[in-house]
Amino acid sequence: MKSAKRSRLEAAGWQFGTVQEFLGLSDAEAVMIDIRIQLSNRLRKRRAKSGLTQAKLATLLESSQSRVAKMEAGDASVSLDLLIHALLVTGEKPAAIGKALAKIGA
Amino acid sequence: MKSAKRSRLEAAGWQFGTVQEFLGLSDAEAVMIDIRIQLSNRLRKRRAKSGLTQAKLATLLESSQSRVAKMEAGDASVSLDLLIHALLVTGEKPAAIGKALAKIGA
DNA sequence: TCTGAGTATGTCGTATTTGACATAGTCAAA
DNA sequence: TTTGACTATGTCAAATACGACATACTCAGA
Repeated sequence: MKSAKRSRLEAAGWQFGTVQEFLGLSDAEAVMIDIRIQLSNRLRKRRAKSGLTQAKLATLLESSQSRVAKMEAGDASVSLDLLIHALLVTGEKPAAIGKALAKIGA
Repeated sequence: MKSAKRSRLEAAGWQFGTVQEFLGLSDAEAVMIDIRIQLSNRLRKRRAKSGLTQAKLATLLESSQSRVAKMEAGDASVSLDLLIHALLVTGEKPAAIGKALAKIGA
C-alpha cells in the first residue's frame, strides 16, 4: 500500500501493522505461538519418519488420537509440555528441540 | 558398591540403579524434569540480572509473587508454558532457550 | 464406487494448572 | 533486636488442558 493512502486511512481512524498488533499480542505471546508451531511441525515430521500413526503414538503417550491430531495442528488447547513430551517419546533428543527453538526469530 | 555385595542384595530382592529407575520414570519423563530444572535456574538468573524482584516480574507476567517463586523452585505445579513465557518476558531470546535445552543430556 | 485406514474437529466430564491470598522464613540495615 | 524488603510454601476457587468419544473428512486400493 502506498504511504499516501495509508496516511489518509490512518487519519480516518484505521490502524495498520502486523497481525500480532491486530490481535493485541505482546512479543512474548507471539513467540509462544511460534514455538508451538515449530514444535507441532517437528512432531508431524518425526512421527511420519518413525512410521507411526497418530493412534499408535497416542498409545505410547497414553493419550488419544484426537489429541495427537490437535498437537500436530498447533491447536491452542495443547500445552508446550505435551508437545515436548510427545517429541521426546518419538525419540527426539533435547538438543534437537533446542536447535528447533533456536531458529525462531525475535 | 562392590559387585559381589550388589549381587547378593539383588538376589535378596533389592534393585539398584538410577533415581530415575527408582521412581519408575521413563526417559521422556526424566528429560521433562531436566528441562523444567534447566529453565527454572535460567529464569532465576535472568531475573536477578534484570534487577527485578519476584513481585515485579509477577506483575509483568500478570501473575503472582508466589507463582514466580514456584517457577524458580522448579515446582511440579508449574508448566513449561509458564516457565518459557516468563523467560521471554525477562527478555530471553528463543535462541538462548534453545541453547539451554541443548545442554540437557540424553 | 465402495471400503477401510488414517486424520480432523467438536464436545464432555475430569484432572491439572492458574492467580490470589495468607503466612512463614531470610537477611541486611538501623 | 526490630524493621522492612524479598522470597518460600501451603491452600483455594476458577480457569484451562486433559483423555475419551463421536463423527466427519480424505484418499488410496479393490
